[in-house]
Amino acid sequence: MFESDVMPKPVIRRLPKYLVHVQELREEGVDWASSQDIADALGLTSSTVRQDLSHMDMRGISKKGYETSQLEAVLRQILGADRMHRVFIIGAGNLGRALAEHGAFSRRGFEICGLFDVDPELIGRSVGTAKVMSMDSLPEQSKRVPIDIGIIAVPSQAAQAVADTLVKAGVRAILNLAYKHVQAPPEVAVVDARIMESLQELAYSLGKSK
Amino acid sequence: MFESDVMPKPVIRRLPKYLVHVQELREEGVDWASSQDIADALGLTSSTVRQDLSHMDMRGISKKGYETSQLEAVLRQILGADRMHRVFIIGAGNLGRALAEHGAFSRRGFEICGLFDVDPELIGRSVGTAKVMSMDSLPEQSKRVPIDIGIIAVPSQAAQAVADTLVKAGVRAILNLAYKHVQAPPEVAVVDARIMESLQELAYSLGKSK
DNA sequence: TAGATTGTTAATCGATTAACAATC
DNA sequence: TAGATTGTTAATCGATTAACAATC
Repeated sequence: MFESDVMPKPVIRRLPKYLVHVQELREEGVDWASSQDIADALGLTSSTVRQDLSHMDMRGISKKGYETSQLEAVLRQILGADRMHRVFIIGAGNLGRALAEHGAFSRRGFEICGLFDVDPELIGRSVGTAKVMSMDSLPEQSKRVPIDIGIIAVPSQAAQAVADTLVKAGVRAILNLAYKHVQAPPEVAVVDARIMESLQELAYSLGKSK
Repeated sequence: MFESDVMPKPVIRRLPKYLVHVQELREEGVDWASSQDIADALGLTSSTVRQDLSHMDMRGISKKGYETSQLEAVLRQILGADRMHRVFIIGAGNLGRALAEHGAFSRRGFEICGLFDVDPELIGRSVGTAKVMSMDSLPEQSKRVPIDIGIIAVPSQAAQAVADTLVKAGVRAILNLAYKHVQAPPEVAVVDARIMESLQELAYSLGKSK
């Protein structure tokens, strides 16, 4: 099969896990990994792994498994880690600053092009390689360089307004870290990264097992 | 149906979204919401909403819908927001500090009982209401108060070792913020909160739509 | 060669959606 | 009452798992 396939969402969500694991294997000098090896490391079944990899432009070899270098290359390509995606972070609070200072982004193909806040106290401060800019200047900034992804790291009350601003500025995808569902037109992809929700999921499981 | 039902995972993952939304409705003074109202706000179908709510100890009324106050109470109870869960945060870097200073935890039933790091530079520093403690003191600290949840906010190379330490210390659930799958025994629930993975999911969708 | 492992088909499992009688 | 909306069953859709011939 070819990369132009539509990949099922659950498969897409597993791809980053495969990528992390295969990069580790490569660091350890492992050249081949079977579907069973990968499944064990990631808590999947070998059947799922083979099904998932069959969506990609990638073939295994009987008795050996999959070549880790090829697998990494294919995954990086599919996940866009071999291109640069321009990112704005909105909200220079603790979370926004943590992200802006996080070195791992550039290695994964994400370039922080701007960090914005409404708080005059924060505007002008340096965070990592970026300077906090006024929210008012966002439209202008986005005209200078087209932005691919906006990350919402503001309190939940402000999340929808920020999403609207990002959409107007022409972003094509939004990562929403606020604890609130935001609406966007269908051509703009929205993913909620749900730290609080994950915690609540755990709290639910604690309640069940007690 | 009763709360002692096993709820399907996708349902559990939607519960926090319902809770946030219903709390908002209550703030706006809305006393009743139909399954269609809720579905529209959350990007679901009314059918899904009714199915989900049927798992809970909660009845709607024809023509009116669901009473928001009752819905909030039931959701809070299921998600454990009406109890306190004791939390350790491991890693006092940007992300760990962001979490420790995040006020919203206590409102959702999570009490930060400790913030740990291995870096002598950080140990002793105050973050929010907590003081950064040495990783070495974790076992001892966990003996004083039993800990429900451990949050891993360390670089991915250290994630598995931290998970092992947390399991030994008796935590019953782990929220893993590191970009790496960690293993834990089956009785310890693990959820990965995947900021980087979410970004990569978006990058994939950007690649498709171009 | 013998045996391990792939790629793929078919079976199973589970979640979502549609439909509609019951009900307020 | 008439009509809106629930609760629930059945149908559909989609993902995971099992199984096994092909292959290295």
